[in-house]
Amino acid sequence: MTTKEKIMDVALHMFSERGYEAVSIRDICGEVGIKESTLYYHFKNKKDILDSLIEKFKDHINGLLSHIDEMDGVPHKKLKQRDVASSKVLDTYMMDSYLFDPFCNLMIRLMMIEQFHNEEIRALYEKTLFTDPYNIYMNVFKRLALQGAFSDEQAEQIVRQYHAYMTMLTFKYLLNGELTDKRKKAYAKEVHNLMRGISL
Amino acid sequence: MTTKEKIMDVALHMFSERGYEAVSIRDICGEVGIKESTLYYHFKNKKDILDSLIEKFKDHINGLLSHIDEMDGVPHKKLKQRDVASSKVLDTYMMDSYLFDPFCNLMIRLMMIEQFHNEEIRALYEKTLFTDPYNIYMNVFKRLALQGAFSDEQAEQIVRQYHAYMTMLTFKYLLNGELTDKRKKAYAKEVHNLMRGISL
DNA sequence: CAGCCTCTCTAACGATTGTTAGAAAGATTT
DNA sequence: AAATCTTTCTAACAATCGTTAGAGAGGCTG
Repeated sequence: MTTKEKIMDVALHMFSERGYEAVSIRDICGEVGIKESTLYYHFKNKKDILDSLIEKFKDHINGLLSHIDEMDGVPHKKLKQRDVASSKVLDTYMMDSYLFDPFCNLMIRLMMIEQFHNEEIRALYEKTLFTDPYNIYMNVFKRLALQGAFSDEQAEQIVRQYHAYMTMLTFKYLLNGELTDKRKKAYAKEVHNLMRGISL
Repeated sequence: MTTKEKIMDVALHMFSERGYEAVSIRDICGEVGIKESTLYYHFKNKKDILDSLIEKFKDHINGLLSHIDEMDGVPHKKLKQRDVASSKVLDTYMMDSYLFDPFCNLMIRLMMIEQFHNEEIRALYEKTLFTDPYNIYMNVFKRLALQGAFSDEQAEQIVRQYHAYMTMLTFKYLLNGELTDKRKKAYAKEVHNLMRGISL
């Protein structure tokens, strides 16, 4: 890991726990093991660290989204209802690569803290936590509807229910205190219960 | 409003938008219109302002909870299914006196920001946003079940669904950006749709 | 009027904040 | 070996931070 990457990593951990303003340049440098002037060789000022983190996160989720789009574009690899019910598809892209992913999870926490006084972060926060997941779910279930698993109206109803549940569980277990294995397991268990209970 | 109340009011507005550490004593005093030393006549230090806000909030929600308990204890004033469906009961105590209430709403935002590095606030945050509402919903629907509206198992299923929906909507509309009338209306509209759609 | 509260002020303190100029050290190229 | 480029250092800067001592102003009680 380069010094620049190390700075961003340490800064993200600190920003996502205490908030951007509460973390000082010296806090970051002390943890990284460099002098303050070295940080200013890699970043032009404190705000630049935050901006770089946000850009990195945007790139990261754009990568995830285009990966999902690719999957959607492959018609021969048909989704099976069982795949959804056993949460194979949604789990992989929503849990493993996103909500459980340390970088993404910390970035969401950071956005949660900073969204109240930063309109750009607020918009990204809303997109990332509400709009994008809803659209992803909708795509999956509409494809299932096309295969005759259920009607379009049923699909929409299920998506609304599913999205509400997943969002609530995310805030309850994954964006509450430290992201421990215990909380991840509790989350996965409730998602599993939801999958069985949902009216497919 | 006394000077002490004015300090707490201004501090809450600032803390809930920028976070506790990002707000300086001089920021608060400037907005209130007093000198720093005057603030220290009313509060022993900066932390004391935060602690006072938390204590005030605890008292406030305890008042709300005991009010709900009283209502639950009056058997002759039977809940009607229609009251729930038209969200008369839950709206009054969850929306008007709690989520829409300026003091409570700002306190929840403050807790959202500070919970990540303060275990006491984290516990209060979890209780206030997840545990308490779930129990309140459960009480209401179990009473309806007792009156034969539906079975106990049905009640639990409905509560899980209802709670997930309300929590998601709360984060989406009421704890996202500024609490505007537009967001309140969007929230109320979705709650209304939910009430019609829910399988009673 | 004198004494005593309650509240707010002026003025400063040491510590910490973000940031910068310029020297030194290492690595790479000529 | 000399020159150049990249990276890190020492040392300081003005501004702001939370906090405090002590003086004054206003009202109430003796």
